Amino acid sequence: MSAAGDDLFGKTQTVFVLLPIPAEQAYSYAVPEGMNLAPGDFVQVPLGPRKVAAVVWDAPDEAKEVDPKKLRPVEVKFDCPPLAADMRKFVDWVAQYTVSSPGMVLRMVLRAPGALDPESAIAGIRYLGGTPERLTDARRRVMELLENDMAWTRSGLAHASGVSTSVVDGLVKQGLFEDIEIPPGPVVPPPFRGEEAEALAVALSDDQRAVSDALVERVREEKFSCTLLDGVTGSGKTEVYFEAIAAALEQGRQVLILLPEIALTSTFLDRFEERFGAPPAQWHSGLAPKTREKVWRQVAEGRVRVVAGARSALFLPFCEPGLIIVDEEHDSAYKQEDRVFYNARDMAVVRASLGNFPCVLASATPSVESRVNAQTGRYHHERLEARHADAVLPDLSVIDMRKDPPPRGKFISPVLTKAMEEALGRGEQALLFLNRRGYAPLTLCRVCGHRFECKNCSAWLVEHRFRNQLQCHHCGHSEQTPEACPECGTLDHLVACGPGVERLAEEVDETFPDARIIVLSSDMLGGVTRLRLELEAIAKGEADIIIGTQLVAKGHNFPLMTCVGVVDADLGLANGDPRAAERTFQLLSQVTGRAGRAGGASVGLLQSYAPEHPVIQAIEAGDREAFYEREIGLRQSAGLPPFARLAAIIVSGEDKRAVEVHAREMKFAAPQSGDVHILGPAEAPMALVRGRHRYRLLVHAPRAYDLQSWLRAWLAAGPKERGSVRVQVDVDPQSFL
DNA sequence: AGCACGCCGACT
DNA sequence: GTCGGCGTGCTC
Repeated sequence: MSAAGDDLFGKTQTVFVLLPIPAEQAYSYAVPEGMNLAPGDFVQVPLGPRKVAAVVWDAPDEAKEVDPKKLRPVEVKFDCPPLAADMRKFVDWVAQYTVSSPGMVLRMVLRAPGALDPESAIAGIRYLGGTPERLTDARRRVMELLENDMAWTRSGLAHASGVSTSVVDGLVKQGLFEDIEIPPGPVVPPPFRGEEAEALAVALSDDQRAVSDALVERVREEKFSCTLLDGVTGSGKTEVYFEAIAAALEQGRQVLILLPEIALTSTFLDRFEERFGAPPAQWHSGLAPKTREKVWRQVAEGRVRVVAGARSALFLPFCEPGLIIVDEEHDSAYKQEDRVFYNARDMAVVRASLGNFPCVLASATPSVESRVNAQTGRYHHERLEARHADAVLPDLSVIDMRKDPPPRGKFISPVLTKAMEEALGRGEQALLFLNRRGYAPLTLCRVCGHRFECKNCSAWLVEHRFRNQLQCHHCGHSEQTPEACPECGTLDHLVACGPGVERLAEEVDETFPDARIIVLSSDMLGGVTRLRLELEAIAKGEADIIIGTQLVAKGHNFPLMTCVGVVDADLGLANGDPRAAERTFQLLSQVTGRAGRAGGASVGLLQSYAPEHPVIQAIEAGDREAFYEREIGLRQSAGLPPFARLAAIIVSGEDKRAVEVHAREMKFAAPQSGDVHILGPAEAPMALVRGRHRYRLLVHAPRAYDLQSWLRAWLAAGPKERGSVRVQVDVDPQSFL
């Protein structure tokens, strides 16, 4: 907004400009003669010695006076659609909620530097008519393709006619073409709408139809609502929310589908394309810079109608947003834990609310938070109870490892081995799930007891026997596995403790020497391409036993899989974090859901040393409701989120003493309040990460308390950041410890 | 966040 | 004698 400045002559117009820097306030700039600026406009402004891209911002409630002599002019107004008012509100809201500066939130919006300039036109040629002078074979092939008024690029025409570009250049030289500018193409073709889209709609079951109708109705209302789409694995959530997407497209609105990065697979994109005739635009960390710019720009222009993206897609500058889907809403990948700490699932709901359009949270294993919101009526609750007719839930049972222990030095109980034998005997597949990469999670010296630890992190080094390395899974540090113990020098006395997937593969190979075994883990050699090939091979039945970490739990369909074994169901229940129980439940539900998608009988076996644990019990009984009921009860009685508010303060730095002292001083400086309680400081769960020591304070307040204001007051009163010591705020932390 | 300014160690 | 390390502070 232009405001009259207090220039001596009363002429200088000024604007507020939000810069992508950690400043608390928007800065003021002078508007040059003849430049018209309104809030939302993208501009380039001088900042000290450099020039930065920024956004004209709305006037703050109280702006502090700035010396008119310091005012510098806006340099450029970009030829780019302005950032919509709801998006500006969103930036301010996220900054306020996460206790960070609006500038740092804006920085997440401006993550495509080149996108502010219009996409440059592509140099092209157009056929004017006439015939070439010496009509060679190659030239004839080009001529056969040409029609009047058709635009080509030089290389495009050459490629299409199977000749080299020099042939085309020769024809151009003869004056058969005129130079033209071709407007840049869309990153993705537009999705089908109307009858075309209806023709691709799939038949839904009665259950699905009822839920889809409800979602479509909410989309048509064109106002804010939030729906928890709560459906067991295989109940067809995706088909249902696709109908909501179709409705939003029909309303002329844009759609954002948020997915955990790992779920953004070609399988998902293919499914989308089958329904809408074109894939969605993708947004994730791996995009090439040029593609990134194109997507950003075309989202701002409204040329891209649907984006499927990881959490950062929430900050794309949609101009006509009409629906956000958050798939796998419980997934911890939605939580960003650097710079601005935010949970994209929660912020998606806020985004929809500020933009006044609906939001759908989908999951087979919803977060406790979302379930509570559904119960209290803040969210609509749509359930899909039934699996597809041909997909029956596996028959789940727990193996009590105390009664049926594996042979000495092994990790697979005879009960599980037998079940695998049976599946293999029928020509079907077995899956072993173990959420541990490498050979063994801990290596020690048998003689002196030396444990191999990462020197940067407080984590054990994980042996990767295949690569002959010891690796840190937190910082990426790796070293050769030594032959002698570095402590006592004894040769060949290193011993592996506990299983990783590699060690499990070794054991399975001994037990089933004829079986074809595939190990799937995120650090697999060959990367994503190889992984995709392996998954296809498995689906085609080219493997008998699959051994995998977390990534096998995510949405891949294996039709021949009829036996799923969870090697260590207790993993993750060990520490007392209530959220760990929730995560274990979610992960185990997903893994066991991998079996039995093709119909027919299937089994899921959970190896446990604590079969009486309520989480294990709930999974065995297939009783989701019992799990949620107990978990919600526990949270309520313990005064934990969502029945109370939590924030973590993380103090980190290179010098452990200094960090600890700083954390203590922080606690001492806390504003007094009868409502707020501070726990700690204690060493953070990962006390040393990439050479930085971390201490954590946990703040607990009643649900209705204005925690952000209190936190800001605290930060202002606390000791200043000194040396390498940093203080970060994490509102709604993942871990309750 | 980036960048300059500023004050103390090993080198052309 | 300088080059360069990164601690401190500022940017409308």
